[in-house]
Amino acid sequence: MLHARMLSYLDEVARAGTIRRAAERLHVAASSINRQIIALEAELGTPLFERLPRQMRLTVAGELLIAHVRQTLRSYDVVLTQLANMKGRRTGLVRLATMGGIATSLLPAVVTWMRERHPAVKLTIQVLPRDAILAAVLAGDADLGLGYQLPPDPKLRPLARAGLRLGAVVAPDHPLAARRGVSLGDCAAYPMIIPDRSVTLGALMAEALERSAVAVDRVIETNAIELLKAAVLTGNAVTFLNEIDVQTERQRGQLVFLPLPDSQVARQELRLIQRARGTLDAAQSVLAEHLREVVLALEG
Amino acid sequence: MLHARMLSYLDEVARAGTIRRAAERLHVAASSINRQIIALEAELGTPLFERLPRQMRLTVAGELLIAHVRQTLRSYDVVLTQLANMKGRRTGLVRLATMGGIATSLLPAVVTWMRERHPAVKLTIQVLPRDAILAAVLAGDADLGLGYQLPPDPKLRPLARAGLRLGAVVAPDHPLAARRGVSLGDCAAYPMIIPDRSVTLGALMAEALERSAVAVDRVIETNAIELLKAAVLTGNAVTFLNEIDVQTERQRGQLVFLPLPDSQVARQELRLIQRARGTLDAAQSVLAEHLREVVLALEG
DNA sequence: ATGTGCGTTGCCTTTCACGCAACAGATAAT
DNA sequence: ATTATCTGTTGCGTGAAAGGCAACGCACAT
Repeated sequence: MLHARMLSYLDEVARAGTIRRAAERLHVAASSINRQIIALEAELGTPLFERLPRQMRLTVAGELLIAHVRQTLRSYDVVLTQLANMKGRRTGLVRLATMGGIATSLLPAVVTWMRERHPAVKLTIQVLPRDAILAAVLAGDADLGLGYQLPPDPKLRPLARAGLRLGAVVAPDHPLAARRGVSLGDCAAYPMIIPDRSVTLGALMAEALERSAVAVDRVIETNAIELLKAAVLTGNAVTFLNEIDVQTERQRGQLVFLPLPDSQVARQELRLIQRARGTLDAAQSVLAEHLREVVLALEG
Repeated sequence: MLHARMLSYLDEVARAGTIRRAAERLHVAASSINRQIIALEAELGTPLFERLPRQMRLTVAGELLIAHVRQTLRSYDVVLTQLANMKGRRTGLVRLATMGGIATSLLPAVVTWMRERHPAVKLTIQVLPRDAILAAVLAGDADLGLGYQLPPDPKLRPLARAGLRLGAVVAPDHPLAARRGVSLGDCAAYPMIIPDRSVTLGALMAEALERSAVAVDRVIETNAIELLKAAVLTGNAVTFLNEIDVQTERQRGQLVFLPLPDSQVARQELRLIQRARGTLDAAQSVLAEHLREVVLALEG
């Protein structure tokens, strides 16, 4: 038995109003329940119930604890159902809809994790534009969606979000590389190679550049992120990406990431979503939970 | 002890990778942990760990269960902290910022609930316009915010939301009263008394009326909801409100609520929010949890 | 005054988690 | 190839904790 019987005792006593009735429903002796509650109250150092003549009423502390207890019991029920649905077949299928930039930066580690832990689970990753991700998740063609600037929708449930800082990216021998952060003005002196407006990050940057009124020239735009990185490596050009786009290159010392101030450019919001209606099966929940932790860890 | 030691066992074994190491950290015998895990696996009918030569690796089922276990342990930690903060003083203070329509419809029952269960908790309810609610919660002048069309904000955490249907409200002897639902066109034949644009519901209705291109005349606008109800009672006028605005009058048979189709008018979104940073103390959590259940129950 | 239903407590039994020691299997070191 | 080491696992005995039963004291309803 995973959970202590205590949980059911508290729930049932709060629900029934008296210990004896709760004991009857749970098929145990009233004295047993009573003793456990008294012991718990002593351990917590605070009464959980107010003893009225004909009723056990929850105190503030009790109300607080019972919410946690019921949440736990409900959550356990869900897990049991998922386990039952999975019993027998050891396999599973998870369909993830995401964006190009994420597929090459964040997902390799996730795929590795999944292959190591659960090799029997089939994982399909579809790279789509933003609106197509929303449509795929809504239509049930994908179980999970992971992307930037996904707008809130009552038919979608956000599982996690993180605000990613944008920054200038330059080669290690670039004049700016020694600094810890830069402003848009600092970058204006160098040739810029930036994502075009079809990339969500490009839209944010275009907006920021217009607002800052910095005089920029020699701007090259593209929607190929890998091209941006390659171009910056040779020469003194500057490009703009977010933290995870250049994660691997930073660790290898091939590229330098210089954060821009929040006042100049909005953060890029990464969201993990699922359909509001409908539940995830076991394998899907496992990936969802792992992705949730990955995303939440980004906002450091 | 509220929770079974089993929870810590699973958590620590998954974390440490071996039973013996987990046993060492938890100061128990490895055999004890081992037996409990085996028993649980038998009970659930599925292995939780894959026994590798030097490691216990979670299976899909195990991954699923461990997520539940850790969530439970974290949640319990929060509750213990709240309980500790409350120890000694039996009182508490909760400051709720909300709107006029809600204060007269939804909150009376909540206030009664709170007074019955926790009379020592001081509850202040402040009726404010929408933007002032956001400002109050953000500034820490209110612990909780409850209102319509509260926009999402990274600095605010949504605790619950519900999409409320709008509908026409008429007297029981009105020609439309026998129907189960109406369209905007059906209402055009009658004098309309609608909330003005300063009320969130009025803004939604004005938008819907313009879009529907229904010819309406003899329209009276006001920001006093109670006035709307009173006016509809005498004569054959029609007004537009949401479900909970007329909840009490519906039960008494004094007014009839006729839902409008979702295609003609958007639903009114009710949200319960708190500050993203900062935690609630015990008394505040109790009210928040109760309000959460109330709000979630609305979307039936 | 009486009866009913409640929480609580004393006494006893039963169950279950625990610790210790030993075993079997697989890897790592020699 | 042999030894050493680390792993999960199992048999057995012990002790703590939960459970069951009956009785007590209290408050309310009749």
